[in-house]
Amino acid sequence: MPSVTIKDVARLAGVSPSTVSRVISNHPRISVATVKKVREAMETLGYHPNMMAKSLVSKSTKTLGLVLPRSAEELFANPFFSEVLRGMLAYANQKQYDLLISSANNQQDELETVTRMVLGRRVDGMILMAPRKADPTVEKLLELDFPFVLLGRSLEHPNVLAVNNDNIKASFDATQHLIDQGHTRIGFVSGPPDLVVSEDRLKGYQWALSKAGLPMRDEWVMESDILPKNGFHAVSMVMNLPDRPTAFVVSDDVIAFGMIRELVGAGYQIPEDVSVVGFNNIVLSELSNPPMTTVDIGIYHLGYQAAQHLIRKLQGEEILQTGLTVPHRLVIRQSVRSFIRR
Amino acid sequence: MPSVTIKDVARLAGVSPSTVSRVISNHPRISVATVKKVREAMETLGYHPNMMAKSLVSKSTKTLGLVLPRSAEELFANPFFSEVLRGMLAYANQKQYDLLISSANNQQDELETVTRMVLGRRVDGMILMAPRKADPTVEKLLELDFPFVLLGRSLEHPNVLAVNNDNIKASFDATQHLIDQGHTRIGFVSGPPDLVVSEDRLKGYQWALSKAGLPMRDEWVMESDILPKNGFHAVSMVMNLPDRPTAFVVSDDVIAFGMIRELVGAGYQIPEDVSVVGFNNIVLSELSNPPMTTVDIGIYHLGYQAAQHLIRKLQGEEILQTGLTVPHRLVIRQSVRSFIRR
DNA sequence: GTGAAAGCGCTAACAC
DNA sequence: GTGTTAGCGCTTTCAC
Repeated sequence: MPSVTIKDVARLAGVSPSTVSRVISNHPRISVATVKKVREAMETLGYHPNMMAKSLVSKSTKTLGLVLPRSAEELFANPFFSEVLRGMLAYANQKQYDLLISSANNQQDELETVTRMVLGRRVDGMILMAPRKADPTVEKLLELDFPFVLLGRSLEHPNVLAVNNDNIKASFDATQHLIDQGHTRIGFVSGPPDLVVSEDRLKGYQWALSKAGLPMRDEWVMESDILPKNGFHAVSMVMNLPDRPTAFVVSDDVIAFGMIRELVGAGYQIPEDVSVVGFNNIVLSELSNPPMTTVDIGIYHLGYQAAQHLIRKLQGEEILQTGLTVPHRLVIRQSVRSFIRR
Repeated sequence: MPSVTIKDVARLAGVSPSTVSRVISNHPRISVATVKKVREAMETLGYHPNMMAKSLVSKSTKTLGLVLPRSAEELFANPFFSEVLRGMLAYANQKQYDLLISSANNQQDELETVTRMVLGRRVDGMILMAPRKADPTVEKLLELDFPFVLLGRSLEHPNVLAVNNDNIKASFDATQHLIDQGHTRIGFVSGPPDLVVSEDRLKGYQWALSKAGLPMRDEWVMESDILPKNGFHAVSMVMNLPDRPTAFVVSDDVIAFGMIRELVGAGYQIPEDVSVVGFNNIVLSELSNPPMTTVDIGIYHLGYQAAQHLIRKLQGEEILQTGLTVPHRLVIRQSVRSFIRR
């Protein structure tokens, strides 16, 4: 670990340290000859700038912060996360930014971690995932007037920079698809109830039913942790109702897989006995048996746009509205039965 | 963004900046009274240390670096990644370390990114994923004498700190399981050929066959990108051989899903016509139809142990051999047919 | 036990 | 165009 500094380069090139600094930052008025000398010196010494020193004075880290809610381990045992991260990295790296990642066990922990990153001057901006209702982290960042972007939306602060799907409409579309296929008794399986996204998808489901004049029954709506292990006996309860649903809108593909497995175990056939439409269109949705009908929410783009908007904001560019809402798309496969004959 | 520094705290507490610094770092000889004063001042001012300044002088960042091979996008569309990351974060965070993440499009890019992180003094140690044969990044880090840990193993440098599975044995076990069920014609589907792990799993497969005196045919061995999209027409070629295999060892669950889908599409039943055993035991392996027999390689632990060993090394603790090889375990489900009657 | 002073590696006025 | 100087916020001798 040799430690070659700007001084070493200056000495070898026969110039002052500030000149070297100017060469590094492509200062306009600097003679071609010196640039060449300095570049060569940097080359032969294998110089790399110390980013800590640089950040200390420039007050910029070229780093974006990200805190994963670990307690919501559910959420990230989920392929959703790698996909959204890929999207973030794709844009960030292209703009020479890196991601600083930590995880938190609970809301309190998350707040502390974000504060530590931000006030510790380790990042230039934050990406916040899966905001909750009355999210204290959002409040804190607002109070600090620190740049951040939400993956999802804030109920309390609609004007905060946020990249999101139109989850209400997406859920409406999923439900409408079932209605179009002739289903009239449709159930819903929700994610963690305190997430804004869960609420939105429930709303979309209710909207579609009410618009079609279809019955809504509380017993047809189930809350579920995103991890498939839990709570699937709830499924059997619903299925034993005298007027059980013939189809379910399930707010996550992984939950949907778990649900299908439970149903198959109980002797039901998919989609003959029960239809299922999921959310996310993860890689395996296509490869499952039967291939899953699901709403593709553009996870990669969600991450990509989040990074893009945040970095644009950091660079003082004007925020373009485009990309703030990532379009969704219903992907029709074979987990939904049609009662309509053509 | 108020910027309260150690000086502000010093002034309010009526002490010198160095005293504040000592309080922060729990210096032994410092009076209880001063500690109290300083703590209170920090509290009322909302002081948080500037980590950039701290790192600059202490030469420690409390950060681990990680570079994702993006070109091997295959690899990380894969739930493998979120799982291993969860493991790393779990240990790292517990020890107050964060992860600095970037991605690279190719080997050259990876080398540059790693160099930038390391020589830019942004990280204290590196975690290298999926080392390849003759990996230049490994060579570079060795040359720089910079602390790092491998997720996997290096062919050329067996003494480098590495957390790995015994992939040869794991693949042997998977193959042996098929043999135990009465299969005699067994095929193999490999991951990217330049990864060490691919080679190891191929070896284990060959070992089991040769030990059992079973035939090995080149036509039964397929290379595949990890993304399921590609190369599955190779499957139909194998299946049209006059002496086609009755079972396949597939070196990744996601590939296995794609393969099963392909087979089902071609009219084969799993496991009646073709048996499949995968690797990784991702969440969805259990939820698939049929549930997949697979080798659980302890992905989370792989990440956890990698972070643990690296951090231990950074702290100058002696390296314990325990945990360097993460145990694997065959998880028997329903994707393998048995020819043995009991 | 505590303070003063130097310095980590860099950038940015300000001179000339 | 280039050098000199000061200073970013912190730690760490070295005094006392």
